[in-house]
Amino acid sequence: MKAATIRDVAERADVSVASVSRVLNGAGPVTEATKNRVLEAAKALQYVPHSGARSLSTSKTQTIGVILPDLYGEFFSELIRGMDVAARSLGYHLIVSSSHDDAEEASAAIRSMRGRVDGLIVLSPHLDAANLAAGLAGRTPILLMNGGAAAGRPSIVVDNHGGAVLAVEHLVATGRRRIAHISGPAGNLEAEARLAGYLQAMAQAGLPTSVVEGEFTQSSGHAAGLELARREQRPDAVFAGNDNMAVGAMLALQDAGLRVPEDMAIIGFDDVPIAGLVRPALTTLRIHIAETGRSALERLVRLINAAGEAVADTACEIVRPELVVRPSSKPATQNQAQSNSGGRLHALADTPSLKGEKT
Amino acid sequence: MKAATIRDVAERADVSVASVSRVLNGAGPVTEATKNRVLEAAKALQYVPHSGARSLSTSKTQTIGVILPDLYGEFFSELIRGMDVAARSLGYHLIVSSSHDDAEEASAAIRSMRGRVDGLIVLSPHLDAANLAAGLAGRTPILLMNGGAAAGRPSIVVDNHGGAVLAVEHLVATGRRRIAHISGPAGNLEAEARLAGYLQAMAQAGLPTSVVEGEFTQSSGHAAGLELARREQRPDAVFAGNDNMAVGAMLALQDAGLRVPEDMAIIGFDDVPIAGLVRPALTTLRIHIAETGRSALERLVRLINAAGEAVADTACEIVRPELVVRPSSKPATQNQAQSNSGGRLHALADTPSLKGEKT
DNA sequence: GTGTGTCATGTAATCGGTTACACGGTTTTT
DNA sequence: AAAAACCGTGTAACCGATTACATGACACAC
Repeated sequence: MKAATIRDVAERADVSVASVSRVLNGAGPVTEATKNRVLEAAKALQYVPHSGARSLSTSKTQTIGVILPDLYGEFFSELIRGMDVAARSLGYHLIVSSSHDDAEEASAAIRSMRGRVDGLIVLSPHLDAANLAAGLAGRTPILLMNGGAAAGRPSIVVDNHGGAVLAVEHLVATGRRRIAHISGPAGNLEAEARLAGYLQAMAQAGLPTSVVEGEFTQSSGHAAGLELARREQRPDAVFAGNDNMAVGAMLALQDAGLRVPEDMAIIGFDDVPIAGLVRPALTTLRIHIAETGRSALERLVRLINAAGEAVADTACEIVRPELVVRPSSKPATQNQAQSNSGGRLHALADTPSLKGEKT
Repeated sequence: MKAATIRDVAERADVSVASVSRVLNGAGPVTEATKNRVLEAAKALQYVPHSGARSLSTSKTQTIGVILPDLYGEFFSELIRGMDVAARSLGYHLIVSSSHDDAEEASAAIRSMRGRVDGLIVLSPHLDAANLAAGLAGRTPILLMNGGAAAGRPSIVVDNHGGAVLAVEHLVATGRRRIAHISGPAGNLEAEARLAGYLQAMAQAGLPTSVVEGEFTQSSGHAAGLELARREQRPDAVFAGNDNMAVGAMLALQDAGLRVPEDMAIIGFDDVPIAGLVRPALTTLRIHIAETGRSALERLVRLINAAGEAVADTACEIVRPELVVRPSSKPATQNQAQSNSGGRLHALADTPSLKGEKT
């Protein structure tokens, strides 16, 4: 038994398809009697409109595509959660596509979205302008969040450079001098901006730099942590390119018998939920990930609704990370041997909004 | 400038739309010359096929819908990640829809998927059979993962009851006697099965039970932990309904000055990534979340391809959780005062596959 | 030279909706 | 009483692809 179509309903209710459409969409004038007959027929046939067909004729899919480099780790899941909240409240669906290892693949993913979505949010850090342009042929509104502000395109970028400077300044202010950096993967724009911020702030402070390359993953952070722990001239602080690596590094240091923050302070980037749950809780740069996702989606929907209008939104919105100080970067002189000593933050009261908690 | 359609390409290449379609889909016979003209025209016009239109005529969307109760916490993000991996390799897209607070809303979400997806994976624990049936009108293949095995429907369920029994038995075997349970929300089928398993195993062991109601969230676990810590007759172990609550409870206990596992052992459920990263690392019941998601998606695709065939797949696959012992449940007599003492697992080597790590 | 088979290509129906426009019947206006 | 306005409804074009079938060209066999 095939699913009922609008024509089946029309036939059963003995009206035209136009009337059925009018009743079901509440648009256009219909008699009470007609309306009832249609509703009854629809119920009897368990009719459910075919959104694909509807999309085709209205040119609206009520769907937004999200192109991600990856789906691993809390950063992306938080981001998607925020977007989902906004999407639901605006009547949109979310279609996610991730793990695009190179620009070509990401570009193909964008192309495959044509006719499927009303707009796109693109986070692929690999994506260069050329490929983007190729995918843009169809005038699909696109909101960029790939770290590199493509000039003249609507985008949201995190002030990675500024955040990194804050991180270094904080460590310097709390007495650290040998500050190492665990960078993200080369070629990743966000990672490069954070690295640049670190280098600049260190130069500013007149301190020597030391960089270990990571991959934004926990295991790469772990490896980097091990390497740092083994150094003869061991750093007294490490600024990791993201929280994932910071957590990995912290576990490595602790496995190696070092105390955090007494022997080495650690600071991350992003403020993913886990940052407040490890011990010692992680000092980091808060981005309000879910909020950012929500706001990105809302802006894209605005962009979609304004499509073709004169006042084009081409601004590059900048999200400024905020330093959240937790025990992992407490000054070395204040904390003594006791492992989980004073000054612990109450992690659960310290969470950003949009947490989705039931009560 | 509107996006090019197949007709524009046909016109430019001076052939019919049928030929264009043949060339672009590699189906049907075409001359080399025609092929080249079409390809050239397509490139010149930056033609990208409209998947929505394609779906309408082929009745295949190459998209799978995932209906989730929520998007908060690592459980769902891991699940989605696993599904995404499978979807990509099978040429499918993923459309996610979450936060359906009641059965009515979930049912509406399912209905709105008609014509948008080729199949659905449904995790809403609220969903009762009646609503499901209503959404099923269109013969959309559906794979249930909502904890209650609807008879005769393809489904995947976790053996929550059995897992809970394992948890209790482990605690009993390591010398714990006053074992409390932090349950999930009432009405949630998974939560109820875990609670039932706890009650049964405790009865089996001849021990008195004690249940605090939680909500599957970290904050509810935290609240429950505080309550347990304050009891005059304090438990010496707690089995939390999921890892989220276990972590919340652990932090609450530590905040209250108790030592884990010396004063109280903790065991969770799910084995989300964070379970191995908190200190002490959390003993839990491993589900291989991402693997399960991947396998669910693969099975659904098989279901889609076999649609209408005689051999219907109506089995209820059961995922048996596996006990992963970590320091949070070490016997009280072996560990002494030192906080992060011996026996620590090397957390990062202890991760399930599908981690998405680059190297 | 006619018949037949092959093959590239074009025509037009189809998927399941939406919607501009036409139409016929009342009611109101003048 | 004729004209105008209005209103509910139906007809059919359209969205952008796929594809069954028709067509016409050409080669080969008889």
